[in-house]
Amino acid sequence: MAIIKKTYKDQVVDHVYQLLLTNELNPGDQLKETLLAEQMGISRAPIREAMKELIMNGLVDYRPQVGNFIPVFSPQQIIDSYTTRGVLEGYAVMSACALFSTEEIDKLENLTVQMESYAVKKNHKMVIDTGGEFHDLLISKCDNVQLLEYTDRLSLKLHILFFKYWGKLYSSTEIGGRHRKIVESVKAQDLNLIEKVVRQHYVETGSKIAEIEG
Amino acid sequence: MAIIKKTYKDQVVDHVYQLLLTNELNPGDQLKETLLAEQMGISRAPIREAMKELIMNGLVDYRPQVGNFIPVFSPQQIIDSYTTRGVLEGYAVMSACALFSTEEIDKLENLTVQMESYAVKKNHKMVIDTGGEFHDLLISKCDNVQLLEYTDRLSLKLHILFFKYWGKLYSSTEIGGRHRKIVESVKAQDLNLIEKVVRQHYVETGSKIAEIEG
DNA sequence: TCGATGTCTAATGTCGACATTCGACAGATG
DNA sequence: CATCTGTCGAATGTCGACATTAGACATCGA
Repeated sequence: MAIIKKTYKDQVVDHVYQLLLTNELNPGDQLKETLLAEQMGISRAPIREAMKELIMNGLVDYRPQVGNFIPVFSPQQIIDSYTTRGVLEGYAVMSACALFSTEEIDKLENLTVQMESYAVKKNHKMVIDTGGEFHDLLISKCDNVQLLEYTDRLSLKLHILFFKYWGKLYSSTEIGGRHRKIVESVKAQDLNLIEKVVRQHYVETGSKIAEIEG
Repeated sequence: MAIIKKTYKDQVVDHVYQLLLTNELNPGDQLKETLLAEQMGISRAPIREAMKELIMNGLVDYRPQVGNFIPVFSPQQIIDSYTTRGVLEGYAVMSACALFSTEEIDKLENLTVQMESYAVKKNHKMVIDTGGEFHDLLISKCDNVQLLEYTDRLSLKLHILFFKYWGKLYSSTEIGGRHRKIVESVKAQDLNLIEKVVRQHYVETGSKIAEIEG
């Protein structure tokens, strides 16, 4: 039973994700309901439904009576978004750091090594995937539904809108070093340090991307 | 020029706010589009638009193909929501605490005194309003748009969904003491302390409400 | 008896058409 | 020349009707 029925709305959302990830949509572009509806052979109703979801996840800017636009971020706003992710993830990791098993810590260390290795080989896709796995595991012990909701949304937003820059982000030593610092702080169960290094990780990531984008 | 034209959608949103604040809607209730449309004399389209906005702000739970419901929170979820607010506000205040003028610090202290005074008189409405002003001023120096967006949304959600409990929350000494601690930490420019006391304030608030509700 | 299956209903999902509004541009006005 | 105003087009906002589906209930069979 692999067939998952999707509503038109969901298909539209996926469609826009693809358009963003393949750079067919750029910051400032307007998503015209009529046009999208024509292109997908459906009516405007599900397009509008999809827009609301995209807006909710921060992937689309809405201007009443005018339309929906791919957001344009200033360098500072990029930094702000990553900073916010860091604040949320920092707390998530810190608040549940006692719950990691030794196997999971090992896993985190292995992922770090893999990431470095992929970075050396310039296999950016795998760097990103491994990084995703790392951060997912890192926050997996947190059970604050509200906080995770925001973390996930922000994660999706940053992933989709800035995916194109991630390849240029790190040298292999930087990416390894940063993640190693996080693992070390968790191993040490140093609450203050955990929040500090996680935040730092995201602020630096955001700054780098803001630099590239600006 | 005080007349602000509102779209039907906005009127629906306001209508639901009112229903929630006046306890005409309770956790678990379904918001049926057809019924709301009839009651307001409009079609389902703007009702659906309004639902999306309410969902985005966390005031309504959406179940695909089933409907929209007033959320039911477990005590733990209530605590989680307040905790998250504390994490966000704690960072907001901490990151911009150097920007407060002495006049603004004075204002914060005055608001604390007023709050205490209203609490003594059991004037709950004014306690809440003054408290709102206090926290608004507290985060006003933060310019992280992304973080403030989440803070505001969460604020609205907690305000509207748990408004009914706020009256029972504090004794006058508690409410004064808690807010005084925050002001003191800001005056001292003690970054770690600021985050700690702000978080503590919200965790305790959330716990109290969870206790009442549970 | 109890679980699987069929049917029904009330709610959401989608449609195409019409109403309304924002923003651009041309022309009037000082 | 700058600014104000009116018109116009293209986009969103709203409508009423129809399509589809989740969940409740009745039915059937081991």
